[in-house]
Amino acid sequence: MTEDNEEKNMEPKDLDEETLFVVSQTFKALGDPTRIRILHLLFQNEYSVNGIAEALHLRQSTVSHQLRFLKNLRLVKYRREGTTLYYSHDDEHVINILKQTIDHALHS
Amino acid sequence: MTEDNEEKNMEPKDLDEETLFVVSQTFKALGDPTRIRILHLLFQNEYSVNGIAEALHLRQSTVSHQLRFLKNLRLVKYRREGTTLYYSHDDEHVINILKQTIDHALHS
DNA sequence: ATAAAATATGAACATATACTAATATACACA
DNA sequence: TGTGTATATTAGTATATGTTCATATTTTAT
Repeated sequence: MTEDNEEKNMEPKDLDEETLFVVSQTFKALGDPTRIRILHLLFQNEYSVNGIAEALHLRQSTVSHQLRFLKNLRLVKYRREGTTLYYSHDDEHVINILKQTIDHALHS
Repeated sequence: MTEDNEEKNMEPKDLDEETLFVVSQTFKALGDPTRIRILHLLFQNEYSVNGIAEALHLRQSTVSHQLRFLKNLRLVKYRREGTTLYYSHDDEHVINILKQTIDHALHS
């Protein structure tokens, strides 16, 4: 809203900080191979932490750390059964974007 | 294809390395506030390197580095006019995903 | 209460990432 | 050719990130 863009009457709106943070965090979540593998696994089924670790050959600790990351962004949720936590995906929008992009990468 | 998942007859396919790489790289590109701001700016118009730097209050060097990153992933392209390079976006799929997600973040 | 099982957490480490300053390169034009 | 302008590149630095090991926490069952 300063004196820029006088010729063309369209000011390039910059994004506000909060939006930038949310959007970049969301994409960061999808920007790591391990997290992509975990989410891709959860497309198909719910899995326990150890189940994920075994299926993907990852350490329990690694999986737990990444699940915390994904849980904070509400990309996954869990239900408890005894001492076992079953994780599943929890954000249709983001999951769809990931699915789309995987498909896009696979067919190209 | 080992002896896992015997009860349920569905093997959880893991993604191959190349797909993982492409997908994670793509999302990494969108996972940084500076790159998001640049791409968001390029939604509206083409811009020179210095134009981007001025509009977003970034150093020329910073912009150039990020443009190289985005260019390698073919998310932006440029045309030359004298010594000036005009950059614009170059991947409808990814741009749409970014637009969607920004809208999603703005209306929530 | 104690032990076992599943998961979470904290600290340490190595690597990746983003920014900056300085310099190099590419182009236009006198 | 030499100068100015625009962009690219290189090297250095600080911070962020991902993984691991060790340990803590939580829950269930005895």
